[in-house]
Amino acid sequence: MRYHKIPDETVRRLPIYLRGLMFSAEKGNEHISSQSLAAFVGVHSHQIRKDFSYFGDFGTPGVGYNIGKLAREIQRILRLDVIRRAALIGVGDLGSALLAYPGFRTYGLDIVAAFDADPEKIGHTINGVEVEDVSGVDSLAEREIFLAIVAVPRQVAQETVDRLVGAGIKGILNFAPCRVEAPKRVKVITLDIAMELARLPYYMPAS
Amino acid sequence: MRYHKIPDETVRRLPIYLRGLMFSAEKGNEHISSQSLAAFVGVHSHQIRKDFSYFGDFGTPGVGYNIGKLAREIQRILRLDVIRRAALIGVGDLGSALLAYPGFRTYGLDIVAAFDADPEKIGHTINGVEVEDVSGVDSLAEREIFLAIVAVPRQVAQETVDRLVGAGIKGILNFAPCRVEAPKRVKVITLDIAMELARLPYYMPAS
DNA sequence: CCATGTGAAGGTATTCACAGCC
DNA sequence: GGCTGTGAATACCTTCACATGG
Repeated sequence: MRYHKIPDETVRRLPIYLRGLMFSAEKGNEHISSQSLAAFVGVHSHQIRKDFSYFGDFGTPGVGYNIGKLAREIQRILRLDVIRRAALIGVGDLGSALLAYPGFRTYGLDIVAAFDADPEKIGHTINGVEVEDVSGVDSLAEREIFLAIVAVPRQVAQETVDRLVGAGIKGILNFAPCRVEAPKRVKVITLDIAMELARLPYYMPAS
Repeated sequence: MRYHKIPDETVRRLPIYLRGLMFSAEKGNEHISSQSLAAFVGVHSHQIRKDFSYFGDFGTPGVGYNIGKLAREIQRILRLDVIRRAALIGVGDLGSALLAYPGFRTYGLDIVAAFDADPEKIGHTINGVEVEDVSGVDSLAEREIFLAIVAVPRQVAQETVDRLVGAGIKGILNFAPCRVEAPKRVKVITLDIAMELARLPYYMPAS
């Protein structure tokens, strides 16, 4: 099944598997079966094997998967096998937290620049990154930054995205709680934190 | 189609519609068609009508939907029609940002308590909420708090969740980058911020 | 005439079951 | 014996097309 179109849902699960594999490697394991990985990440073993089958034969029947090899394969598929430089736009409460967040490194993503419109913030250094004036975003491509994290207020989210698109950015993670438009060539993922919380009560038992 | 099982995907979209309706109401609109809502939230009009059809007849043929009425209906379905008190566990960088985040109010969610294990943080007040010792989580039910936001390090995420379950919590939004287990009666939604970013490179054009 | 609501059709993703391999 | 990889079966979700109602 090597040369088929990959379901989006499979791509969504790959980082989950990668995370699980890295934790398992930390514990000193070398091989893992689809069953044990399933128990660890909360996805059925059928699903895991099916997902991997889209990309090739990673496992050994009777043995399982070599954790290191599989992790590297997933990193290659997700194109996380090179360190990627990212820019943060908007150094408010959330932006500052994101700057300090160590989790991005897990996936080879490195926030190397930060921008804000507030003169009070410009020049300050947070977690080793100096906050620059927002006008600097226009030259991101020259600095070999193609990935941006948007953490600005809703009202200026679209104009921020437009500017990033103009600057040659190719992928955007948007934390502003609204839809933003971008040309098809630019991938945008919007993550509205409060919205995730909003569907909790639906699933909660009465009161 | 009033009495059918609701697709999870529909439930996931309801907060998107609600957000769109509230913004549209802000602009002074009173009615909206599935077409214009579609353009606004980025979901096809077919899909929107289908989603609403699971719950009943909210619209008027030839006119569209009354924005206020539809928003209230969605709030009722999602059970966001009462203010819900939530607790935050873990007042680190991310936790502090969440405390300051105004977006939760949009959906009637109110963080009224915060807990941390670090004695240095206990007693300080952030955004009007005093940080308490983590032992206080055991009495959350008595304070009528049934919803928790977990923003603790990965290593203590599971024990934190166990403790919350013991305290009678019914819904958990987990920001720790790992799977956590809980009884079926407790709904857990895990949101790994870095993981969302991890699938961006896959969709980005070369380099 | 316009926009909703919904069966039916079509497409996508998950689960199953087992052949093949170590 | 144990575990992978995968066609087939199933379940789920989306899109379509149109009858129905204001």
